[in-house]
Amino acid sequence: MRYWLFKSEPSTWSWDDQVAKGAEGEEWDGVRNYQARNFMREMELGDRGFFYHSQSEKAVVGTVEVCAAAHPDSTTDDERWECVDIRAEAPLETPVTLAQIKAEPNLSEMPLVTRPRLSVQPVTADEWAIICRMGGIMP
DNA sequence: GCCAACGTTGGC
DNA sequence: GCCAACGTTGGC
Repeated sequence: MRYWLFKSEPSTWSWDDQVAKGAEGEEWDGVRNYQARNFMREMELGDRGFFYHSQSEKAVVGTVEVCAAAHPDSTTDDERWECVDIRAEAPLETPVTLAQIKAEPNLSEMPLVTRPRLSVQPVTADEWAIICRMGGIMP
């Protein structure tokens, strides 16, 4: 089981939108970046991830679970693009902001900090535990 | 709203 | 296969 981070602009697709999809989940479509796509191809059912709001909020706001392995992205006929489905798991008690993450030395290696434009990225087990603790939830 | 960074595209 | 142009992302 691995951990990931999914980034979204809340004005386009927010945590609330994700929660509204319930247990069925929703495909994480629209990714047009090879590295992000490759990470999605590596994902397995039951993998977990953080849901991150970019733009004005810039914070991890909840956790999600991968509920469908990589499949063609329904928003394009271009067969290069694939995506997984994810469903909302739980909100963080308190969102963990990008500023907090940057201020924590043990999180300084995260792509969120070093590669800000990568929209789907891996998270280590240590990073997962640290951010869960900062967010007030059990890992 | 601006701008820097970076990924992708397309011409050669 | 290289590189310039362009578009997009995301932090500030």
